[in-house]
Amino acid sequence: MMRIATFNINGVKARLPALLDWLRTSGPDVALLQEIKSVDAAFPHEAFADLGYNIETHGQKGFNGVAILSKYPLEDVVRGLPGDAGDEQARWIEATVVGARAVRVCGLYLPNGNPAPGPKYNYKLAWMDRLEARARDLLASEEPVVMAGDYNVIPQPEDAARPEAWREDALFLPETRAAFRRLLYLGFTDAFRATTPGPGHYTFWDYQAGAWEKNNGIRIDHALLSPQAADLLLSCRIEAAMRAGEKPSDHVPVWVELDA
DNA sequence: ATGTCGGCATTGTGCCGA
Repeated sequence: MMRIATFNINGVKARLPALLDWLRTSGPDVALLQEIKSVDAAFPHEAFADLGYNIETHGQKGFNGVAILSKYPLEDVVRGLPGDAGDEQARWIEATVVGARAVRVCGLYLPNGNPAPGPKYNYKLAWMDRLEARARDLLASEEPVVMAGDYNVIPQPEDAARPEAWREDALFLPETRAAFRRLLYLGFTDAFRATTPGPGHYTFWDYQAGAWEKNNGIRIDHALLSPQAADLLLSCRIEAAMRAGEKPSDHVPVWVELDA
């Protein structure tokens, strides 16, 4: 079994002790990390290598940044979402995890897009167009593909405690949700929704205004599976308890277990 | 609507992004 977790850690330096505890305790085979907020050279490789992880990063100074930690070898690494050579933002990394069965994993940090409308929202939508194009190419490989990360998309009203508060937000605007749905129409499966229906399941709670205490959350971290990966899906769960830990990220891990 | 946090430039504290 291959256990894959995606986790927006909101800064690798600020989160390092909590992150190492989490890796030691729950030991994912593959961890897709977002918002490492670190250049590659400053990423604490050794701390993760000591726990048995192979490491690939795609970072930038101050913002964004994604990484893959894997107990299995990583091959054919791609850094940066294809489709715009001029895009300076580090939001995409993919690699093949060579386990009992090879799985292509993609870690992504989709642009927030606020305020909308505006240039930031235009960038978000353009990025989602490029994501769709990449998703098509990955599907054509007919291999198990997991695209997981912080999508900054609330897919449905049931994915927010207070959907009315997000009505004009870039995470919930109709055009955003339509772009996310297009990934599903292509043939990708939302792993969490394949296993758990209903409201009340969130992956992000704002640091502000007591959002966690009020359970005022949203589900924006997702794992999308190609048909070949969906066939291997054993379980998907949200590790909400991480939000109550010491010095938490505002996001929590989402786990996917594959028969691979 | 915002009661917060992380990183940066900077050495006090304001700005940005989320």
